[in-house]
Amino acid sequence: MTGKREQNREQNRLALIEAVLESVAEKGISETSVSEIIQRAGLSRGMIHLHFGGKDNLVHAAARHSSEEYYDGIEALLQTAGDSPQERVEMIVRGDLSERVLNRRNVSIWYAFRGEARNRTVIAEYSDTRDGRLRNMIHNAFVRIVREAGCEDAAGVARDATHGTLAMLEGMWTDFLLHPDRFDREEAVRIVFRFLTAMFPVHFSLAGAVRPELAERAAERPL
Amino acid sequence: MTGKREQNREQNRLALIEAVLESVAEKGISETSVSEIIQRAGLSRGMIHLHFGGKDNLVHAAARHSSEEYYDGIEALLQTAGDSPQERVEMIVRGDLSERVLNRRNVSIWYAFRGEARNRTVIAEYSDTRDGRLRNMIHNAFVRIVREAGCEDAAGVARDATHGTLAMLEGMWTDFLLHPDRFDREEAVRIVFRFLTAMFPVHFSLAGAVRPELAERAAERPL
DNA sequence: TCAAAAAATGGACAATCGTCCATCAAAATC
DNA sequence: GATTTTGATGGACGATTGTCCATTTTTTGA
Repeated sequence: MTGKREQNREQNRLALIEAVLESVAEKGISETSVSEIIQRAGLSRGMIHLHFGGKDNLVHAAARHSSEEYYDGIEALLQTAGDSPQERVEMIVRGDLSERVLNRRNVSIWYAFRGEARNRTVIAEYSDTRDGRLRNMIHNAFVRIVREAGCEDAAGVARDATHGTLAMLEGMWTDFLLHPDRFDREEAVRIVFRFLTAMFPVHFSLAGAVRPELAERAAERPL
Repeated sequence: MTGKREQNREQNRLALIEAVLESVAEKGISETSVSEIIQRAGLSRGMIHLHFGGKDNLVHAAARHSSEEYYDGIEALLQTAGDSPQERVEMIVRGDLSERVLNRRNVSIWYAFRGEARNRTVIAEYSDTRDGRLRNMIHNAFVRIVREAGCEDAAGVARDATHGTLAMLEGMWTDFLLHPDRFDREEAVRIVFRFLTAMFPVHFSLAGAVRPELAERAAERPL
């Protein structure tokens, strides 16, 4: 059994990480100082050095944590989707644009870290959607679609579809970052579907962009 | 006539702005200190306060400058394009993905400022591609295409096409940010064209994605 | 119950931050 | 050429940064 000791330790570790994310979301990276962090976490100054060996490592851990939260959210959502590749792609798109994933807090955090990604390779690892699990999920689905469609240059089409879908989703996030007020989720979903319909007219349709039962499930908080 | 006085003044102002952009591109925003800036500019410490009244204002001016450089680049390119809306859209896409505009320096700067946009409204103004001139340029072109095509819900289609194209381009920039080495411009252009072809099969074709004469012009440095 | 071990505290510390001003240099005006 | 005007200099300044450790508090194991 985990003793009270280890239990508390882990709890404080997490409190520090959460404090960083909170501060980054609210004040930005440049104003996220050690004083700011420990104040939010309600812990003492030395904790950062004790648990992470320095502020930088703590920030990296926070970036990693945030990234994992994102992927976990998408993956959880994906498990509620059916087996057909179309449905899986639709679920990912809806999930990525749902309020649970795409919200002010997450967008602030994500872009704050991105801004540092160029100069901090450790952070870059965690703000990547291409190498990551997401890319594989989508790619696998497209490969299956392409296979049963039997079109020529199947591999190329699947790759382009993956790349294009991810690019569009990225763009929608940027939209949200700059205009959280006037952002329209329905419109965003519809436009991504326009791309999908173009690539695979047989498998996707614009009507799918308003399929109510999928939209509902994507909006729920799975766990 | 501008005296030697004013001439020198303006020159130093610009040197400071360039120094900021250089430092932001190379070291990131968090490591862009006053000492760093004045060292790169080769000027004295007091200059920042003298010309801009503080570091924050200087950084804002630099963000504005960078943004204007971007738009000027695109607009210059656009003037070499023909009058047809198709050609104008193609030119914008190619321009936005050309080496002149999409390179390591610009991407670093752009995303560094984006990371601060959420918490610094002044910066947000200059890192927006939706309100900006670019959006209008593309939208106007699509409106013309839609008009001659005479499809139903013309306004909606034009809006979606604009939104989608911009989102895709944003996504491609993110791609470049995270993987400048393996980024493939040709592939990026091709994928955007897949979207355009889907929206307007009559006006665009994938063959356009490899039209050599436009690609050449987009690659040139127009002044 | 009492050492031993581990975790948490909070202040000392040097380094760095951005601001600002007394001083200096040079161009503009007479 | 003398005087005024204005841009440029660079160091002083207090505030804040992140690191680290001597000390205290708490849990663990005998």
